Amino acid sequence: MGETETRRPRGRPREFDEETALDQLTELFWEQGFARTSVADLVEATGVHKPSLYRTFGSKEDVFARCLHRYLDRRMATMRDLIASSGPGIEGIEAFLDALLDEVLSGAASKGCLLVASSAELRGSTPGFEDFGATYRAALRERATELVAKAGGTPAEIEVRAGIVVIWMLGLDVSVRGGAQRAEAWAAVDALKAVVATWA
Amino acid sequence: MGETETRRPRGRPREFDEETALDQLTELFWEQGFARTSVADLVEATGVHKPSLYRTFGSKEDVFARCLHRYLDRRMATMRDLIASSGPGIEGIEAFLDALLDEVLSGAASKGCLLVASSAELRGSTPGFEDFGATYRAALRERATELVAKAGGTPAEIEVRAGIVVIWMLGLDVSVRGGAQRAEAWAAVDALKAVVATWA
DNA sequence: TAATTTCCCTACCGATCGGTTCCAAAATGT
DNA sequence: ACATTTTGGAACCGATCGGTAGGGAAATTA
Repeated sequence: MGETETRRPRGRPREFDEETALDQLTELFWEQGFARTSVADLVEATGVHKPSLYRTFGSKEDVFARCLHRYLDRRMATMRDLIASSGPGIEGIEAFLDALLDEVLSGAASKGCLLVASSAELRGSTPGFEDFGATYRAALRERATELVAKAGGTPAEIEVRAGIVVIWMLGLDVSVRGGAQRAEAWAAVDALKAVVATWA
Repeated sequence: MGETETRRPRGRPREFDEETALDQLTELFWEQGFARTSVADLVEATGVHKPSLYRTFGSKEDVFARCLHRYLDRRMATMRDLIASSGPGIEGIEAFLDALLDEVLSGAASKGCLLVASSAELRGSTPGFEDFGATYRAALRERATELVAKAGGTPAEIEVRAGIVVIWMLGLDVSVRGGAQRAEAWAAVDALKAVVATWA
């Protein structure tokens, strides 16, 4: 390993932590969406004043894009871990679904998936955002394929089963984002489990 | 039947058609979302000037709410017709899915479902919008229940199957909204058909 | 200590936001 | 013809939008 501690830069060090600020910015965009969130909101949430924000992250759209990519990477990593740590076979799939819903519903007010919430807003938006929905769905499909492979089956079966899981995940996120409570969300899990049971 | 032709009001008649304007307003909100659409956009799209808009429809949020309810009513009516006109049994369900996707993909740029696109934006929004997501999902569940009943089964089976169809519809709309092309959308239909086949 | 670099932060920019005021024009009933 | 009613349309309102300038404070190297 090289230097874990990067050399301190020349001038006055900044008073805020970049990662912490990104967490707060992501939270805010997640809660309110891009258009409804003003730069003044970003300043209030982070305590970082406007010129510092612009110097560090660029424009409001740049901040948003960065939050989105960061969230995507983290969420995919989380799902990968969840899939790996759930057991094999149908039971492993069911365990993953339980864990996933737990994660989606975590926090006081569950906001669904940031990407799903944003993809509705990103139609024909700024360059750099057009592919975002497709990127997200492709990543989701990779995870879904890993997941359904636990149940075995032919490659063709795995592909079509991954398809239903992807759509299901997107639908679940919309439901939760749209205000679905625990009971409704769990019913959705049960509905998919009924499908999964036919893969034995 | 009473008078089909309402008596002409006292003053100067308006130069725009209210229903036509609502169509154009809905289209605009559908395309851009609520927050990204300015009142100036509404004026430009309809040709109706601001004071006339406000006098006729009230505030921007009032216009949006009206568009949403109108869209919901119409979409549910369309789905009801589609379900009724598709045949009985599993084949009827499959025929409906084909017809539904045709409708969702119709038009040059498919925008998914307006309600799905909006529900992401409506979190904690103005009073009158909080229940909208739940209202929509409930209406969708009624349609889904009618649909899956075609395959028979116990009440418990019908309920859980309707659940998977609702989630699937929401997920499909998100996909299409997020830029999914015809092939990806049809793959989603095939994925659900594979599930429906197990209901025989 | 002196020179330099970077940061924090107030104040400000033009543009646009949602919404209103006001008046002439156009239709009505009497 | 006349008074009444409601329209269309431009001009205007304060507030807020995203983004920037410039000056003082704090840390660096020399």
